[in-house]
Amino acid sequence: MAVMVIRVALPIPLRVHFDYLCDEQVSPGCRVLVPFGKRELIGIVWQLNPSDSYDAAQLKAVTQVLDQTPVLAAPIRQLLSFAADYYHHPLGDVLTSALPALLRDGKNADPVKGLSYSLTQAGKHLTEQQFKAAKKRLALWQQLQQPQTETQLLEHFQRKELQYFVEQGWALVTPVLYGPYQTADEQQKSLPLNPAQALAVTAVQQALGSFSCFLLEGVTGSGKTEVYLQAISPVVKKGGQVLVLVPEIGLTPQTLARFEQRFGVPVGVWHSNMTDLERFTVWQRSQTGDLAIVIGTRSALFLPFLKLDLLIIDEEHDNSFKQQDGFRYHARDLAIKRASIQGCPILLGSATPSLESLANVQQGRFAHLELPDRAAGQLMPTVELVDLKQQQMMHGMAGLTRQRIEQHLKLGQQVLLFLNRRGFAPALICHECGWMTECHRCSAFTTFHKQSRQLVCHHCGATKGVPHQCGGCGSTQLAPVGQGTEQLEEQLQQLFPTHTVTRLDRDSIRRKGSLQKALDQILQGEPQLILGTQMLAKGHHFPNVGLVVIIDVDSALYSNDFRAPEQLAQLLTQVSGRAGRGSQPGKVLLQTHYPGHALLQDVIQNGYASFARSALKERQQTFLPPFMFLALFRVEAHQLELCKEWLQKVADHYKDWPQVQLLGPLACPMERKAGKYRWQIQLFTKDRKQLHQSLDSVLTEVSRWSLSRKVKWQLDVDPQDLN
DNA sequence: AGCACGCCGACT
DNA sequence: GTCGGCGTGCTC
Repeated sequence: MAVMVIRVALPIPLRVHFDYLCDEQVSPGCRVLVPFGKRELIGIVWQLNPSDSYDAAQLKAVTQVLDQTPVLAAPIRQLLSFAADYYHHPLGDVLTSALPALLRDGKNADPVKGLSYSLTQAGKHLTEQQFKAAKKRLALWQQLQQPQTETQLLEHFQRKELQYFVEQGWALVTPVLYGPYQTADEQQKSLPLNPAQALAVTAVQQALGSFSCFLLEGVTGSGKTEVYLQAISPVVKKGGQVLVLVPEIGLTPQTLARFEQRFGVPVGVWHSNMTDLERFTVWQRSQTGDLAIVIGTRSALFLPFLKLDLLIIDEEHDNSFKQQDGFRYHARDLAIKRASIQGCPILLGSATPSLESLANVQQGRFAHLELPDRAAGQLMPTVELVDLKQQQMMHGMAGLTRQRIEQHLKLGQQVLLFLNRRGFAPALICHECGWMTECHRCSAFTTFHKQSRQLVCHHCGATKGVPHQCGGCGSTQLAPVGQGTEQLEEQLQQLFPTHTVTRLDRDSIRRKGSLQKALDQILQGEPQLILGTQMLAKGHHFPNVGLVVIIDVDSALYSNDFRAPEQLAQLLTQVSGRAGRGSQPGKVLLQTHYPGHALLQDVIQNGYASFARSALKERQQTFLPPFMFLALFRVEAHQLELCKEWLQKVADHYKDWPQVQLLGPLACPMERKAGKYRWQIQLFTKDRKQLHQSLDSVLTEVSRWSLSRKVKWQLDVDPQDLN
């Protein structure tokens, strides 16, 4: 075999490939072991005989070819290349998201499911008499008349018996490989569909076989899942595979069970709490077609499939689809790219679609499927605003709020309260001089936690004891300001002493499994007052909840993040969906000082769909995404001057790119975090191509600056939040 | 990223 | 006199 040059992607944070000599048969997507400086690295063959190869005299040779067949097939490589280009992230880092740790470390990639034992010719020629009194061996021999898997045999025999047969040359061990799953003859009966659902299912089913995008907009309880299931049905009948992406909290055992029971085909899950071996197995089972359906979070997007025929993204508006560190990709956006590469349809579902997806509908890129009615015919919840201005407040609640809670409790219903602030109080304040407890490493106050007698910074995690004296004037008059869930729990307990109060936040569910326990209790109708943070807002359904109270919506109304209104509207709508799924229509109560706020009025009176359309118009007029493209450079350093200097160099570079508008350098909303200063520069443009070209050119420069080694910098393309 | 080389301060 | 701090260069 002639020597050839191969281009290899290596697991290093450099935006370049490295070329090597190789005299073995190898194809793109295979792993190779290569010398790299003083080290040896495992890389992926990216290209054979690149036209612009490195000086041939300086090339080193591949140490070892690790795969005969590619671990990354062409469609995945295409996706990864696209992602690395689009997010301007080093390919080596991108690869890390796509390969299970075991494969990155060089584990054999053969899809071995297990071992099979069968008799050799010598084994077949044995006779019963030869075993004499060895009853166990005789039994083994008899069972081996048909090939058996090792797992089957170990149920009845000891490993050393099996080894004995092999040593005698009587039995042969062969690997059993994973392979395409068996389609089920029968599926569980599907639920009857209403006309809108039927229309949606038909549309997706007819689109199978080529790329297309659907946005399924269905209010909470309108039966989106049944649409997913029936869209999946013909795919798994024909042996195709389906990838279902769900938000981080959306992956419950119930979801898995529902898919498994319905189709009777293998379903796998993929999430961040799996061991390396579990991941490796799911990865192999998807690659070989052994799994029909994989339900997973963000990074499941990169799983290999033998025959991917349909992608589904549930709760497509959810922020957890955007990775918030390192390789900052958006799983929804890359999933669309993947569907186009694979030539299959993709279905995005949400009760509160992102403005990005709605814009795609308006521009004709996505087909719009709507489910306007709650499937079981329940009524939508009614929303009431509680004007807090000049109200006699008690425990952070207006009189009307307390009355409503009481009414619903009397009816034997559960009441759900949202307060997006953990702890007892957001800070302690000095009664004499106004000094407040601050974190000295972050630009933030430290939250007072009463139970643990601690001040905790929710941004860097630092904890310290509660001071007895003011840090400013030495006074001992320190009092909590503001209200957190811990305090609200205490106050609710006092106000409603005969009712149980359950608090669900990160502090109360520390112990493993205690969340599930609390949720089960709630479903059984046990606790009557449930309060919690964000984590309660998503994904869970509480049929016995008659009233939902949002303690404080104001902080989101006047935020400097342009996405805050969208996120608030989504939260309000999602939360409203938690109430009244039983026979009674639910009720939602919003406490606000701004009852006349246009956003609140729009969402409440006209619903999310209407709000979203006016919000989109506003984004268009104010020159914001999705009508223009946004990227941002963020930089952190212990010295403020280094941050500014680095960003200034970026800004200077942009003088050559008049089509890209700059905002900044400016401090991040949280300027100091964990002892480091954080600054950013925002880049806006209507011309996506200009943005990407400019980023390519500035990044080449950035890598040359020695200053870049003294700061920690990152680039965020399509940032989800501007922190 | 990792690893080496190189040049300055405080110590067995 | 060395050990080791991190600034800088390099990896096909």
